[in-house]
Amino acid sequence: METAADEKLGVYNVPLREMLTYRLSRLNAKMNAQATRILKKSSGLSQAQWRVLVMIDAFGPVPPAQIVRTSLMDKGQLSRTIKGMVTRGLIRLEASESDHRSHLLCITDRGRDLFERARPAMLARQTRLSGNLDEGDRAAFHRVLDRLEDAVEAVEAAE
Amino acid sequence: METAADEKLGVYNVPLREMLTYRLSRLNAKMNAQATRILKKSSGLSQAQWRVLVMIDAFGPVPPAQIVRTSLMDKGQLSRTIKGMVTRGLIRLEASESDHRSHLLCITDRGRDLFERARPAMLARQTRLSGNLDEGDRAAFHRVLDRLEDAVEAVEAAE
DNA sequence: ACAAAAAAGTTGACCCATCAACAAAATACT
DNA sequence: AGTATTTTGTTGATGGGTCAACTTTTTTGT
Repeated sequence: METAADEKLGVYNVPLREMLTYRLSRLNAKMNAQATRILKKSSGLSQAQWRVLVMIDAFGPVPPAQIVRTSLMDKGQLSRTIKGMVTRGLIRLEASESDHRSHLLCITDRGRDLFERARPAMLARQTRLSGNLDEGDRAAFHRVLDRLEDAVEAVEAAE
Repeated sequence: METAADEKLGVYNVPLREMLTYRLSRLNAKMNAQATRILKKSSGLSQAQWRVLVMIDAFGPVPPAQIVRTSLMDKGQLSRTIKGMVTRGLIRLEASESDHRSHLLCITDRGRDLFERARPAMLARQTRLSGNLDEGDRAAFHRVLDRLEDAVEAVEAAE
């Protein structure tokens, strides 16, 4: 459709099709939109809620701080997400003996129900996405992601 | 630091470190933050403004619709961005002879000045990011991006 | 030529992400 | 033990991105 435009892109000194950041954010936007839609349809969960449930599923009862560390989610956003999830009965808080500032997030039956309802679709999506990649490309992709993350930090440090 | 957590991740059936969407959004967030900071520092431009200027630089005077098609930017966001850029004198609008709904975006001297001020830093970042990737990995990366975009559309169509 | 459909742009509403400031509790330091 | 520092979580402000409704103009179909 916009083939004329696309061809033009390659000509100039800033070839948009190749720009990493541009391509990444476009792909990311698409994938986000898709995940949001699948979650909404299957379970009504938001992406943030889904991420919290994935964490609890992986770790068992966790303190919010651990989710922040491993997922790089924002403290504030997580705090609000948790509040909403407690209100809707998806998780409950358990006092932490060892640290009185914190508490443990535990999944409720209702939360697990929604989680299980969303999981098949999310897994199916995941495998369909990574499915038709051969092993070499998949490995290369992860390698590049690693390097890019490092490179971002490096540019950071260089300033 | 969170090595205990990281090791645990690999054990469960949803290995977070490998999840494509998760990794992509994290990397994307980092790169966005960095781009925002570089732009602010060098020129005061926002990412949206930068994108518009890149488009004009690549295409010459363009109608907004073309930017929407090639960058997948939201119509509404673009409309507001344009309004702001006109107000700040970065671009000016030229009536379109062929289509009375639309207009052409033209860069002004002021806009070009800011663009040129930001460009070196943005190019440097770009090359530093893609610099330490060997050609094979780089090609594989772009191939995977292509396939993922297609796969997203495919999952879309399958519903 | 005319009605129906599609495309371009604007606007308002809403959600989410990020940032900074803050209170409470734990840890480190000496 | 006692103060300083760090960590944890909460809250408010703000900017950006997404979605949907609407107007105007163009294109399509008959």
